[in-house]
Formats: sequence, C-alpha cells, structure tokens
Amino acid sequence: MPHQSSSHTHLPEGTTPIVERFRRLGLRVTPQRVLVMEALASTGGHLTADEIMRWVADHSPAINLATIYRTLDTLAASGLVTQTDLGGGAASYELAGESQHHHLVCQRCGGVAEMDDAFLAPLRERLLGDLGFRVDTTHLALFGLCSRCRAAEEAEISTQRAEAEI
Amino acid sequence: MPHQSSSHTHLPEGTTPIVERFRRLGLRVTPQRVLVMEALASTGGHLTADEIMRWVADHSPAINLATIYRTLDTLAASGLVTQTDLGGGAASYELAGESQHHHLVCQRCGGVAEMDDAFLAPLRERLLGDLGFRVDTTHLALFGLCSRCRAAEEAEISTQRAEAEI
DNA sequence: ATCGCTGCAAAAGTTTTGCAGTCGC
DNA sequence: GCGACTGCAAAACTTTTGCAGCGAT
Repeated sequence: MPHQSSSHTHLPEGTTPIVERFRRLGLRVTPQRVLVMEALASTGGHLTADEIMRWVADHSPAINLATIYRTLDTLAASGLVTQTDLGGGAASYELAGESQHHHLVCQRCGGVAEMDDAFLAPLRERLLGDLGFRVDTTHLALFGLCSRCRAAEEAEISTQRAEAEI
Repeated sequence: MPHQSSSHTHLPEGTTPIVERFRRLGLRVTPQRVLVMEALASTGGHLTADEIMRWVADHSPAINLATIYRTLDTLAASGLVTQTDLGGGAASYELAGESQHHHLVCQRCGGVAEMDDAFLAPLRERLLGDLGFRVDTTHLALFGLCSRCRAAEEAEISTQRAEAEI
C-alpha cells in the first residue's frame, strides 16, 4: 500500500456502515477489507475472488489476490459473507445477513437465479426430524436447467424429431 | 501399458457384467476402464480421482491420473458414473444407475451420508411448478451437521455455559 | 489397418503459505 | 510499540491438454 495514505476518496470521517460493522465485530478496519465489502455490495452478489480483485483494481490501487482470499476467510468466519460453489472451478462469495436465499445454477446458460429459503424449509425440517441432519442454510446451490433453456431444449428435440420424420 | 499383456488376472473370458455394459454402450473395453469401474464398485461410492488411482495402484499396475480423469468423463457421458462436488477441493465419483440418492456432507466430521431421492421430490416439483427450474437429480450435495456432531456441539455449548456460570 | 485410448509431461487454474515489511489500534 | 494485516513470490493441488505410441476392434 505505497500510495493513498491520506487521500480517503470516499471514507470522509471513517464511519460508514461497513466500518461500523467491522468495529462491532472487533475486526481491524483496513482499506482492503472495506473494498472487498464494497465490491460485493455494489455488484449485489456472487463474485469470485478473481472478480473481486478486478473490480477493486478498477476503483482503486489493486489488492493482492492472496489478501482477498484471506480477507474472504476472515469475513466468512465473522458471518459477513458466505461462500458458495456455483460450479465452474472458482468459489463465489456474496454478502450475508440479508434475505436468506439459495442458488439455482443453470448448467446450460450458466445463469444463476435465487431461490427463497422458504422453498427449502420443508426439506430441512424433514431431514432434521427423520435423519437428524441439520442443513447449513448458507451453503447451497442446486444445479439444473432454467425455464428458458428447458424451452429451448424441448424445441431442439421436437425439431430433431420433425427432421427425422421427413 | 507395457506389462500384463496376456496375464488377465481376473477377466477369464472377457465377459464380466462390466464388460457387457461397456459393449452394450459401444465403449471400447480397456483394462483401465474396467479397473476404474471396479474401484468404484468395490468401495461402494464417492471416490476422488486420486483415490481411484491409489486403489488401482494397490491392485494392479498403476493407471495414469490423466487417464482416470478422461475415463471418468467418458463413463459420466455414458451415464455409468456420476460426479458430485462434496467439498474439500476434489470432485467425487460413484456408480450410477442404482437407487437414486443424494449426499449429506457433515462439515464437522467430514462424513457423507446418503439421502434417498424421495426427500428431494417435493422440492423438485415445487421448483419446476413455481419457477420452471428443473433440478438435475444426479448432482446434489447438501452441507451441514450430522446428528452425532450436532449432539457433540450441543454438549460443548452446555459445557461452556456451565463453566461460565461457576 | 484404423482410430481411439493411454502414458508422459507440461500447462492452466484456483487456493494456500512463508516471509519481510507496513499499518491499525 | 505490539500484533495483526498486506504484498510478493513460490508452492500445493486439482484438472486439462498436446503429442507420440500402443491397443481394441
């Protein structure tokens, strides 16, 4: 961090909501940690570590990727962010604490939709009652086919069938 | 494959059930492919590519890891094995086609329990009906806390509470 | 004989780690 | 000032890929 010692572009007095959350949790407030939170907040969800790094690089002096991983670990341990594996190699992170939701990942178009936790509640209760297993609600991704791709796939199949019947 | 050209330790005539399944699917029958299937069959589930390689190395001339990955891709494309991400970095594979089931991964002890597909059916139907999303049934792992670790964790908490009240 | 499969080695991609220096408290 | 945090570089780890040669059909 050679530069930006006294510039403080948009942290006037040092008490933004993010900073307050850090202080309340006993976390040290560093520019890097704030920037990671801002990246997640301003984009509104599921970024990989690499995407966070690129977002930060576009808005201020770049952060080292290793720092981002360590920061995300810290923030996850404090419950500020959640980690989810949405397939495709790299883990995704997003802010926690807002409305509880999960992810529907389309294996065809790669799109990610959100699913309210209410969908999962009955299954969670059955698993707890019948098997004694308590599902971690912050860590869930379901893979499959979104409605648009389902329609597209059915169209393809009927096209193929029509061609075969010529 | 320099050695074992004519030894055929336990493939007497070349028509085991595995070999027949390969032939029926139009897959070439190679010792490597048979060994991967045997590894999955004899251990009964969720092995990583690396674990398969070690299992094979203990039972016959070793297979190259790249071959195992390519073989697993082929077998998955043919529907003989399924791939699941059970966390912990490496993907796990198991034989497909038997009873449809999913996985409950304990984040504390690392244990993996199986969950019958019946548990998931209601959620799947609601997602299809309400959101039009079709869940891929072969690709699911739920993370959380198994009953034993739940009990252990509650015991710890009450111990801590008792100590705090001294 | 053909074409696919395998072994070997190297590369690609994500995540972790050791160490020295810096910064928040 | 102390201890935690960061940057840098290298390593660890899983998975993929190119290529030459072997093998299944």
